[in-house]
Amino acid sequence: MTALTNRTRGRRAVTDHGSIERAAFRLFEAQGFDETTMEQIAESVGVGRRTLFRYFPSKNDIPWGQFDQSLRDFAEQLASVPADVPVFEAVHRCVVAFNDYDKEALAQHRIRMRLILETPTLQAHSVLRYAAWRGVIEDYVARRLDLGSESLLPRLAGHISLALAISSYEQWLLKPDSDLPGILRQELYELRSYLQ
Amino acid sequence: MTALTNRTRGRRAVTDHGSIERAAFRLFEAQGFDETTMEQIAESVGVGRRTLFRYFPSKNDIPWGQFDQSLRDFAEQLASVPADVPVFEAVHRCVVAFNDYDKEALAQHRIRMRLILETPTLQAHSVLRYAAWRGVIEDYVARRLDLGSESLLPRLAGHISLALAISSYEQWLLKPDSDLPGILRQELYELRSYLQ
DNA sequence: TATCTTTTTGGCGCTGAGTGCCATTATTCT
DNA sequence: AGAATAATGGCACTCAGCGCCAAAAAGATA
Repeated sequence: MTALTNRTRGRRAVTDHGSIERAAFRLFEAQGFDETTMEQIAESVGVGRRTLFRYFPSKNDIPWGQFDQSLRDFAEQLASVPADVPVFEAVHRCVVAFNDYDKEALAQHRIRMRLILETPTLQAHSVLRYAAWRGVIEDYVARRLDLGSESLLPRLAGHISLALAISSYEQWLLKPDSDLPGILRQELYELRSYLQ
Repeated sequence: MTALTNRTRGRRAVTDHGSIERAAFRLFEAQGFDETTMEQIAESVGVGRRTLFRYFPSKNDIPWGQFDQSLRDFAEQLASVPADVPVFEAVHRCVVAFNDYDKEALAQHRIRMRLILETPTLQAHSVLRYAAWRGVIEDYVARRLDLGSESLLPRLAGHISLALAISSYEQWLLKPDSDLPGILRQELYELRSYLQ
């Protein structure tokens, strides 16, 4: 399905992240995450168990797929916001854009996020991914406001954006036809009135 | 150190949660959390490895000690706030009270929270504990505002309080002599101005 | 005192994630 | 053809966690 082109030396890779991800998701949906072993995924991909661990550092990382790449895009998006947009507004705008998927991608995204947010093992592991995401926001806020790394506000901004995002995702997963960017905006509105 | 009184039938317990916790913390501080095995803790307590798992469901649960009890207290505190106090104010007040320790307890609390917040393995596991804590807030907010379980606001309130709390803990751990309740209040103030 | 009942203990053996080591295999370069 | 390079995957290991069960230790009863 995916081209395994490799124009350098050495043996060609037998698989790729995408193939592993697809095979794994098939098993996760059929049997559940905890009930699926790396052995089974390896067999399904047609590869050794040992090889799987060269593509993904852990079983918990498989559902996150290409998140690192998305993070780089997120950081770029932030960097490109005009300096006259208020900091909070800039962050919010990019968070909304970060979670705006087109229709086909949306179905897959829903499956992915349901798995991540409804499997306790993955909920736990996700903190480490969330930390990286918060880090992007912290860096941006600190840069924009010219604050040091021990400052309170950038970290707070990261935590608050994450709280809004997760809360929105929970809501989105509850309602099959709801619109994620819309929920994000609504949550922000609710937060403002909740705090008076 | 702790009385192992047991006035019912059967064999007396050889240990208790407190003893295990103390032995474990000694090892965690000396060697680090990930480098300490359940085998070593068992040996240090003078008990079989299998027995440890009867007192704590997992190694990750040891640093959390008596958290379940604290949660019950937290819920009671919330329930006892007069109904004329605004919901958000009530939550905030109880969160501050929940994190107000006296001087001796504070030193131990600092060690505990440093371990939990600075060990990636524990950061991850903690989500499950945080979820229970958020649940208490969700229930309270939903009850006060007479909202159903699918409502947006109670969940959002839980996430936001957690974000404020964790952000405050991070700040508290950075400054050796800072005052946790004070930081919590300051974070709230900052949040309000950040959102305009 | 001897036996019964209840409760905790802890040993044994298993599964499954994750890791270090290294020989094997596939591929390009000279 | 042979050297260099890179991916594979088998092997053996550590450790968390769990089900099972026999042994130990205590009070209760006769």
